[in-house]
Amino acid sequence: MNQLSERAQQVLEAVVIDHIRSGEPVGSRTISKRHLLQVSSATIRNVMADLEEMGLLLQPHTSAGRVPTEKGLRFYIDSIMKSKDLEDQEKRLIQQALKDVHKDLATLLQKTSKVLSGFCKQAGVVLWPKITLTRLKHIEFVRLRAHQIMVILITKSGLVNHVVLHGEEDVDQDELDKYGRYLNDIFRDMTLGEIKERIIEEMKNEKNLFDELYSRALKMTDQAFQSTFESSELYIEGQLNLINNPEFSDVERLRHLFHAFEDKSKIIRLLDLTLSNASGVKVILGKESSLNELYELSIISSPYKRGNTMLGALGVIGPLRMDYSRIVPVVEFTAALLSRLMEEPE
Amino acid sequence: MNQLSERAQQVLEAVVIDHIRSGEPVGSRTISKRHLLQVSSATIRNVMADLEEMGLLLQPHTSAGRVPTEKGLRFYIDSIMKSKDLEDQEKRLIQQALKDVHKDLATLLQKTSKVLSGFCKQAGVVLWPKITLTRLKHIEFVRLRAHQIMVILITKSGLVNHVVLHGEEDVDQDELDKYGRYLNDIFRDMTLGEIKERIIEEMKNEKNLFDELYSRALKMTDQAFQSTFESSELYIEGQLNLINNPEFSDVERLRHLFHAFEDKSKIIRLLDLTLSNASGVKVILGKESSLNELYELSIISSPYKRGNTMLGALGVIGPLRMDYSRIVPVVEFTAALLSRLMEEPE
DNA sequence: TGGTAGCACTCTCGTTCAATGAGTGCCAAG
DNA sequence: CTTGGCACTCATTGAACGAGAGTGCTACCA
Repeated sequence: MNQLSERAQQVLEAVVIDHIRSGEPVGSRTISKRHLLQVSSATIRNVMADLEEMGLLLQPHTSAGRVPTEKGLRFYIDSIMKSKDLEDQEKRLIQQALKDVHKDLATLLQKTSKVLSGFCKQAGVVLWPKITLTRLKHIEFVRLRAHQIMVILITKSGLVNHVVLHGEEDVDQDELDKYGRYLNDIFRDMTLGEIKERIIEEMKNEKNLFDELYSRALKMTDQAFQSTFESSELYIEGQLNLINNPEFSDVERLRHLFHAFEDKSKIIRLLDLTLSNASGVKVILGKESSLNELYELSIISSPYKRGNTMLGALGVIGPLRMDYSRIVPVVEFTAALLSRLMEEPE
Repeated sequence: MNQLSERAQQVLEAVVIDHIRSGEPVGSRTISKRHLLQVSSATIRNVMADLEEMGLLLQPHTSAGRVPTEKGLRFYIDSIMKSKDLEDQEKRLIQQALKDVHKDLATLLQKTSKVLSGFCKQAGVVLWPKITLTRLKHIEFVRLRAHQIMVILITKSGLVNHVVLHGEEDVDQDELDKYGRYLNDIFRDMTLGEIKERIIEEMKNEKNLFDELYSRALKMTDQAFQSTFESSELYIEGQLNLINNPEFSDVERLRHLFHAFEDKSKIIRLLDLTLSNASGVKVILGKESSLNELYELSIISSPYKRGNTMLGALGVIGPLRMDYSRIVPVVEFTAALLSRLMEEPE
């Protein structure tokens, strides 16, 4: 039953808005007084009973008001919600906050995360640009001590990634320098994804196996890539904001919460979903994530891009009860702004 | 009154031990039953009243048992406590946990922090070796884009530090490579502290000002050092353990707690204290830290070293009510072990 | 004179109970 | 279809109360 009467929608909207504001179950009288002056509370009660039957509302106990279910929120967000546009002043505030730091990507992204968390009073997240899409600026090999070599990858965007390799054979610094010069010439300005493919290809090519130096260099780079691709960076800021939400005033829940943040990989995977799909703001509610660590959290996210290529994602994480009508535009605006900032440099 | 009668000490000890175990105020009868069978509860009560007058114990309310004060804990730790030696098996467990990873310093230190937290069921902390003492392995300059240069410092211990500099003038990669070769030759294997001094000295030296290249390279390195010295790395693991302590079952306190962890610099400064003083395990109780963020936490820490030079510090952070008699030896042992592991490589 | 037994007293904590009030469902009338 | 009215349910609150833990004090004992 995707069709709801005009009135049912109004009631659902009223319940959601009121509940988001107060955190409490909301009763029929409250609605008839505050939102729909035309009809009496009894009428509202009838509608609410219908909505409950459809699974959009829920009564914590018999004599309590109603609370929106996940399904109810979903419907509200998809069909009813009217986003409140940002005030010009708010826009300016965000722009200003990101203007000052836009030179260094690392701090820019971290700052973005902070801005998101600050504006939405929840946790803000920003995912680094997909590593496969970023271009290599420089690769360097440093011998730390016997059998221990550090490989440092620097991407154009300013991400520095280092890996320590433990080799069978010992290689001296001079030879490593040769590797470096060699590979820098070939790979510079290619994306890491392209490089990876190239390496696989070259390693198959038998004749290269005879070129000792080249072969070893490739092998090392390959190893370094292995762990580089695994480590995806994610900035999470403002986790402390979440504690203020009354839904987490219970210690047991707080434990769940921080447990969820403990390994970022789950959240990264979730944000990756945002990337894979069409662009635009996406809201994932509680159990929809099918990660039970996040079953009572929701994520509002959007990709940011350069031109037509999706780079990374950013968003806001908070409890199910959030002011979506405000946060969605904030995320949208911030993503657009960040995308614009990503254009500039070259 | 630093002199306490034998019996008073026994009573204090009993109160501390029992309170650490249970978290509750402990009464006279409990003590006479569980710890000091010879005397009656009435006698204990008299002693307790004395101890309270001295400020070592405290009664939450009239008809409750006693709880040790900070001062009481201090006295207990300094004068009464008998450390329980670690079981051989525990020692072996710790050794084994650190054996596997001892090749890469970053992971070794992180693992150490995890081990500490795991063994003590509190948060474990490990401070990176003091940056001024570590030796430079390699310095590299990479031009990211116009007016934007990344300086990468790699230390012998495997710490990688990068800084993005925004220069007035643009320098091309070839020149930067020259800087690199130049500086690597001079500075390699010196400690960062020595290098810093050397730079200051050289920059004063007027004749160097005419060597354009050298002068610019020095200036850049100096800038890079600026922010490198500020950023000291600290691993904190197992913060989640702290939530389990009943003293943090109150949400307000939890907020305080996580707030305290939010900026690591406070904790770093506290650990630095451990370094500056004589070696050995040090316990800082609550307000003694004179950081009001940490007023209800205590830190048990110890330096670790190579030979006679203190490198860094490690320790355990938890509530005032911790099993010091067990944790102190764990920290002690782990610090000694880590020191031993730092000897090996060369 | 130091230790002890006993007792009255204090204070917290959990339980019970009733009152309160918010909110519902349903029915009959408009 | 809407509405007013009414009986009903249930969480919450606060008061009263008893149980239990623990104390301080006093009188007594070796």
